[in-house]
Order: sequence, then C-alpha cells, then structure tokens
Amino acid sequence: MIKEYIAQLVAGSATKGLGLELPPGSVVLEKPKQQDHGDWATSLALSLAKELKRKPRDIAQKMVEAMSPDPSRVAAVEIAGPGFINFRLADEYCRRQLGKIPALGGKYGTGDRHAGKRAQVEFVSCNPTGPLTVGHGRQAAAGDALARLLESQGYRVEREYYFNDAGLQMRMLAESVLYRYRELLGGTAEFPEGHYQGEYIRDIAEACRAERGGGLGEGDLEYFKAKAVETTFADIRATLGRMGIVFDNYFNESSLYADGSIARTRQALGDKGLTYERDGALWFRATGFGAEKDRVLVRSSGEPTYRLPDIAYHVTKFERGFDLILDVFGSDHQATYPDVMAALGALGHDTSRMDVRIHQFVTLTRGGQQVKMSTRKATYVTLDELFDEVGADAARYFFLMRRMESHLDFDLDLAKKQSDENPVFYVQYAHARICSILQHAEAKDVRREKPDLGMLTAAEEMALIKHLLDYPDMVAGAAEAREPHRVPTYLQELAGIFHAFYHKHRVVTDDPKLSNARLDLCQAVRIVLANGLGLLGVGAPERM
RNA sequence: GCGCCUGUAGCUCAGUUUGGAUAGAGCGUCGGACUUCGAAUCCGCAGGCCGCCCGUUCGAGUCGGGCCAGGCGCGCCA
Repeated sequence: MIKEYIAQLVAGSATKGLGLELPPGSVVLEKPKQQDHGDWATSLALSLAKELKRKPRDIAQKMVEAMSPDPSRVAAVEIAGPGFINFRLADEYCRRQLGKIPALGGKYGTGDRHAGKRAQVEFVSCNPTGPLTVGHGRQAAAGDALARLLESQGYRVEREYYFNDAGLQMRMLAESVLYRYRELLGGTAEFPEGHYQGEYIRDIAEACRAERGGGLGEGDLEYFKAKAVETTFADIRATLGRMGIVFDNYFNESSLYADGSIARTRQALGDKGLTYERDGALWFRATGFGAEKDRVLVRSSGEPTYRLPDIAYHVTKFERGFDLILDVFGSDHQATYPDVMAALGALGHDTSRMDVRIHQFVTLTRGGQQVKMSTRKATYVTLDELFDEVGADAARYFFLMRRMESHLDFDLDLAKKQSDENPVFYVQYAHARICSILQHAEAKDVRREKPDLGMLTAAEEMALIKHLLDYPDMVAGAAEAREPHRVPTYLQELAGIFHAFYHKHRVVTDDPKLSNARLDLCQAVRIVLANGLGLLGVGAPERM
C-alpha cells in the first residue's frame, strides 16, 4: 500500500540524511486536514528537533534531500509550516488504483489481515420477556455491524444470542400471563413489583385461553411460561429479521447447568481460592481485582446469581477456541463485566482475546420533544413500532451514526424525511442517482469505447478518486477500533463529494472517451457506497 | 459517596486511538443555481472562551491532575 511505501521513504531518508535507524512502523503518517498540505504528511522532523538539537525545518530539509520517491507514485515532497513534510500522490497512481475497483466489486475494501481467525460476537442477549425496544435496536445494529466489519477483515464470525428462560424473570413472566388470564375470565389483574404489564402479555393470555380453555390456574405456570417464551422469541426473531439480522447460535443458560459447566466453574474458582462462604452464600473475591466489594456467586437459597453462569458461559467461549470474543452490552451492564473478566483471567484464560463494547442509551425525539419511555409502565417504544414509523434502513443507519459511547438522540421526524436533511436518504440517493446515470449510459450505448482514466483530471474528479482510495483504510480502522460509526461518517462525505462532482460535470457527453472514464468513476463510487451500506446492513437502492 | 460514559457552531454530532499546520460536517437561518445523465441535488454567507482551571510540551479539542454539569450503574435482579 501507498502508506507503507511513504513510511518506507521517510524511514529511509532518516537513515540516509540523518543517520538515524527508525524502527519499522514508528513513522507516523497522517492525512492533513487541509487539501493544500498534500495527501500524506509526517511531523517527524518536528518531533526529532529536540533530540537532535536542530531546527525542524533543517532536519526536514536533510530528509527530503535524501529521498528519491518513485515519480509514478509520489508526485511531490514538500516542506511546509514549522517542518512538516508533505507528500502529494501522483494523479496517475490514483487513477491506476481507481481502475482496480470495478473488478473488485464487493471485495473492494475487504482485507485478509485476520484471515483464518474465528470471532464470536455476542449481542442483544435479552431474555424473552417482551418485545425488543429501541435500546435493543441500537445494540442489534451495532453488534451486527461489528460482525460485518470483522468479516470484512477475514474473520469467520459467529453471532450469538445468550438468554435464560429458566430464572426469576421468567417466573415473573409466567405469573404476569396468569394475572392477565384471570383478568380475561372476569377477575382483576394485580401486578406486584417486577411483573410485566405490557399489552403483549394480554395477547399471550388470550392465546392460552384459546388453546387450553378457561380452566388454567397456579398449577399451569410452566405452560404459561412456555407459551410466553415461544411467543416473545418468535417476535424477537421476526423483529431482528426485519433488520436482516440472523444469529448463528442461541445459547441458553440452562444448558450450562445441564452439561455441568456451572459446577465445574464453581469448583475451579474454589480451587483457585477465589471464593468463600458467608451468610450461607458463596462469594467471589472481587476485591482482589480492584472491585469495591465482593460479589455473591451463589445465593443462600442455593440459586446462583447471573454472575456464575456468566463466567461459565464465557469459559465455553474460550473452550470453543475463538480468536476474538466480542461482547456488546448496554451501559446498564457496565458494572458486571469486570468481575467476569477478572474471574476468567484468574482461571487462566487469555482475556486479551476478549473485548467488551458498551453502548450508551437511546432517546427518541419527536417534534423537538423527548419521548418519555419507561419499561416498568410499558410505555417504551418497540423496535417494530420504530420500523413501522421510519423504516428499518433509516433506523439501522441512525443507530450507527454516532459513537457507541455517545448517547444517541434519535430524531424520528428527521429519520422519516425523504430529503437531503436525512443522512440515510442522502447517501442512498447518491447510489440511486448513479444507477440511473449508468442506465442512461446504457440506453445511449456509450459503453463501447475503452475507458481512458487519464481523462479524469478535474479537481472534483481527483477529490472523488482520493476519497475512494481511503475506503479500505477506513474499513480496516473501523474494524480494529470496533467503531462502526466511522462508516456512516465516511459515506456521507463520499456522497457529498459525488453530488458536488455531479453538479459540476456531465458524465454522459458527446466525448465517448471522457464519458467512459467518468462512467468508470461513477461505477467505483457506486460500489463503495453499496459496500459501505452493506457493512451497516442498510440497503443500496437502485431507485427511490 | 464511588465507578463508567458524555460535554466541540442555534440543534445533532465527527475529529481524541497515534498531540501538529487556519477545529470540520449535517440540519436550521439567509442569499443564489434546473431547456441537458434524478433539484430527494448543488453553490455561497453567517455562526466557535472545543464545559472551567491548572499542568506537561516547541505545539493541547487530543495527554495528566482538579473542578462543574448531564446520563448510566453501584442487589443474595439481569
């Protein structure tokens, strides 16, 4: 890649011009913000100034004099400002790279950096107690986009959903159905703290009555539970399906009891001296790992807390041999994973293979007002309702637009707008517009002439080409940093540069050579837009 | 009280990983641009103590410390 080549040039010039051996990879290259500062720049001369006790510009001068860049790749090397060395790529080189994009198609932007490795991404993972809400939506979009980003870098990825259909929450769920069931039969529903009051519970109760009649009671909680789990899980899968998300595994916590994992993990932690008994409960020595207080692993009732299964579950992930174990959680789980991580480390697992990404919450805005949501009162907005209102594409795009660490302010009015105000339409529109141009060209039969990319010389064309060439680095960076939001940011820039180009230059003209060169450029833009949207799980429509 | 996250233009946010040159984008406001491939678009104007203070540095939105404000946690719930 060109970046490595320039880094090599810099390192070589430091050796030749200054007599310095720079360790490989130590050369920092950045993309200048200002266009007239070239395509790549290094501030090496500035950082060496102190050590060498020389003026930065003199150092840069010596380095540049010792450099002999390949003119087919680097057109100019300049010293600027306090001592930056700026590199300008040869237009010819950029055009050559552009020429490779159409043949690569969907592969453009992928890399083999992690080829042969296996990754697992765990996300959503909520218990089947009700419909997915907008908060889950952000996690679903993020987890799936991360999985796609990892796949783009060569990982074979398994998407996994972890849940528990046996615990306390499920009992509450079953009882909630029972209350609603009784209500249907003329009684009154009383909801103690912690039970589920959502409308969907009534539907499940109704289904139970339709299936088994009116004679059910306390003794049929298992039936109510099974019915509720079956119904809600079907709903959850359907909702995820609307986003195009399919899990490879649904991992049930109860299997950890069945196969002895829980018992083994408990034993192993005990053997390491990491547990002790107090007040009839089994405690984990979390304070040994910097936690504020120790945590209960097994209640005095004999029932484990979520922590022990969580640890056992992650042990299975390590046993399954993944090279990368990525967990995506909401910020409400922020406090739970350090214990799990500490325990896994103590059990001898290589926790550097694990990565936990925590995302912040979503708030909805409508008409400039925040939409109030409460799980307890069941006044939350479900993901399905969101999809009904703004569409799955817009929803996914909006979920991924912001850094996961930032609170997401989801503007419902904006997401619905079919205009340039709406970022997802703006990007999709660029794609559709290109498709339309390509069709137009086809109709006019201009695709006969062999393209000569040398015809692309205008500033808008070069800007577009250079941005297209940034795409693979952007994808690799987003995957490495686990930051899906870089993709929408990039796509909006690309769409913007394309629209500007489009307005300044006509693609299909009387000049067949130029037309074909521009058509190739358009095709390359289309491919990158489609690939980028693909990473987000958002459609790239041919017409809108 | 403690932990994690956040604070950048009127609004919503990039930029912080790896300190670098005049801090960017979208929306909103205002003013312009369609006989031609999609005006669902484009061009331009205006808009900034980068929450505050101190420190490190030739250089800080970026690193360190201390404050302030908001969100989420801090359970023998998950």
